[in-house]
Amino acid sequence: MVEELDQRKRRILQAIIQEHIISASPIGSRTLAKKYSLDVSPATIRNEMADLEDMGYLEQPHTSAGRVPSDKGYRYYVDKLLRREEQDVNGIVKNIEELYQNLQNVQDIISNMAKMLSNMTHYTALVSEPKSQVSRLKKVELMQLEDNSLLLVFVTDTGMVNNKIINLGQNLSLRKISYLNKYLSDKLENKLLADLDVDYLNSLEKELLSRLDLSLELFNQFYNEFEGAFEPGSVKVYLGGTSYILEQPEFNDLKRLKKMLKVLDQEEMLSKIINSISGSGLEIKIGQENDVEDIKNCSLVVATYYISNRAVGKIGVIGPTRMEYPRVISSVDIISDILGNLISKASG
Amino acid sequence: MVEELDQRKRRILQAIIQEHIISASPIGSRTLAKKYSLDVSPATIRNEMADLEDMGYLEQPHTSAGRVPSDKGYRYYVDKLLRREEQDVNGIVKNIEELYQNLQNVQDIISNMAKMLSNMTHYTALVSEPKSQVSRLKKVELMQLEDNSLLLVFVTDTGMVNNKIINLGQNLSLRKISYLNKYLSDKLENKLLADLDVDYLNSLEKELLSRLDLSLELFNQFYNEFEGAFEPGSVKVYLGGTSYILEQPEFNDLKRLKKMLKVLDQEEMLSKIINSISGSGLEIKIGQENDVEDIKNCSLVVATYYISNRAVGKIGVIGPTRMEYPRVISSVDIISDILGNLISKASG
DNA sequence: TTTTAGCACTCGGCAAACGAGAGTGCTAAC
DNA sequence: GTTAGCACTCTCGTTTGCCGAGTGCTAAAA
Repeated sequence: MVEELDQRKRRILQAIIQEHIISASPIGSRTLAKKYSLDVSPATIRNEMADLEDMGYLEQPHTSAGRVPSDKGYRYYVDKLLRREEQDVNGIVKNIEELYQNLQNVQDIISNMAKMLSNMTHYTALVSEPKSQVSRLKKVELMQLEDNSLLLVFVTDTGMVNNKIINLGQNLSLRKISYLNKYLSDKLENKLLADLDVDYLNSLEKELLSRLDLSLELFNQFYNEFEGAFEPGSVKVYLGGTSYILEQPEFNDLKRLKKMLKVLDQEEMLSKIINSISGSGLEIKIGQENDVEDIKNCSLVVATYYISNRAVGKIGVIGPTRMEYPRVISSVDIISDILGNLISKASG
Repeated sequence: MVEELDQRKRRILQAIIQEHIISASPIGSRTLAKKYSLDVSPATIRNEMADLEDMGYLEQPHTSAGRVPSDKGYRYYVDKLLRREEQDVNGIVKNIEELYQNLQNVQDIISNMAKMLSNMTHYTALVSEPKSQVSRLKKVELMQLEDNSLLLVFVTDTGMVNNKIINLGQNLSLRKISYLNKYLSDKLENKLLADLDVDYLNSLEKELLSRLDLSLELFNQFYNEFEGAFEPGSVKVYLGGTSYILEQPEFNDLKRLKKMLKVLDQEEMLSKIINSISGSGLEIKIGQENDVEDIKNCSLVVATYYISNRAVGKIGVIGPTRMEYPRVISSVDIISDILGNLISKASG
């Protein structure tokens, strides 16, 4: 399937892709010969192009149009032709980090990084919140707000702070609250969230009920809120620069544009998209390689970001398959680094 | 400017608007005569239409097209021709409220109501968070997270919960924290946020510095976070159903669509839009009446929502001037009610 | 055997031309 | 004051024809 191409074919394929990334339209043999010093005539290029098409690296929108790279073509380009520029980015990273150092709140950091990334790449950026499964609970506390309402606050070591107001029918004495806090602290803090499953929480409930005469209601509410906040599906996805898709000529078609915007409008969809990337490093999905039906004409460049060496979330961009991969790849790389660092710092 | 129209003109204007709201295209005298039993011939209608155009209630996209209502026409329609259906909505309100009763978190409530409203109206919904100026601080508390980081939590009586992680260079003893909590509680709780201005906070700082030998750093951070969260400009605006604008034929034009989407992509813009509505009840801005340049071909239907009788935020929809006003108005009315109630309940 | 020049052919896109349809304004009759 | 009739206007969709870019093939050149 993935044959080796000879030198000339590689150069031609690369030239076509480069040209197409700029022009967004089919590339003909003539233009190619003129703009790139391939030292062969258009006719020869034509023959090579026909070969490349047979092999599946190029496509022809219709007879007598130029050629357009196929998904396979892009895949080859990304895997074999792209030399990742090991640019010296330390300076950049430092600069951006300093610029955003005053952001203390994880949500703010994420949405700012989404914006940053989209501005750098001119594509729409996607970032998922740190996922709860690999987070540890750092702090749980109930605070009394009013006679019959409590505020439940919990903080994870990935810096996520959640809070819920719990309304009770009943009044809870300060003593009981303080007892509860100590108890919950003991039983929950420093635990991996993945371990706080239904069974474990149930066992806590029983124990608590026997020790304090708490109404079941409190625990139910507590339980719901608590569980709800951490369930796997509930990771939020942040979007940045939605309007950049408008700049892409492939979405000048109204129907396509609508489809795309609808996808970006649905949170479940976004979550599906970004969770379809399973790897731990930087991953690229090109066109048909995507699992999600509605983005099979898009490419995804996604990196994992880390907090104290744990893979906690994803950050990436989505755009047309005709994407400026080199630039995008290094941007995603950089920003994923920065994101991890900023969150680490902010969450102590 | 706003003359009285005779009976026949009113009926014709109303018919044109109704028809245009359905068809989204210019209405001719013939169609009107056929579909509405106006008991006059097309020729007569033509004469009336010419009059209405002279008066500014109608517009003609070009000679020999039908007429289209102008902003002024819609204004007249909304003010004089629309009889607000005093439908019995108590049942609906109850139902929806029950449906969403389990939402405890103000942000969730808001974003759900934005979705709900957009689904009901099929236009894009805008909702602003409860504004801080009219909120009272219900609870302030510092919790220790780790040796040198604190979590600052504050809750307003409008149910907004804010939290910030504060990193200190220095370690703070539990005694000091508890002293601080008591002090801040004393000085800040139950105060109107509008009163917590720079002067007041400065005076606190001085007092605190003299009593505890707190590093200035803590207070600075505290102060920044605290102030930042409450500053007037920082009210978030929630969007619901962005993709509904895609269904409006007036945005089938790519250029217009792009412009609109760009507006909705910018948070400051949204904030400007929704804050341009100053009234306390339900307000309608039609086309040119809007202050914000980029939405001068849109209409806005916005209501204020209340928490314990204080006007705290706005909720509304944005769509083409050709809007289904009656339906939209009652939907916005209902949902603004529900929103206020839900938040009131959730925040105790 | 590989490369190239030449040539006929194909197709999309654009602009001009055209007719149908919907609508108007005006005039004159009712 | 209302209506019928008519000439006129303008948009929109369709058709037509043409240009340009590009291809594939063949035969000649290297």
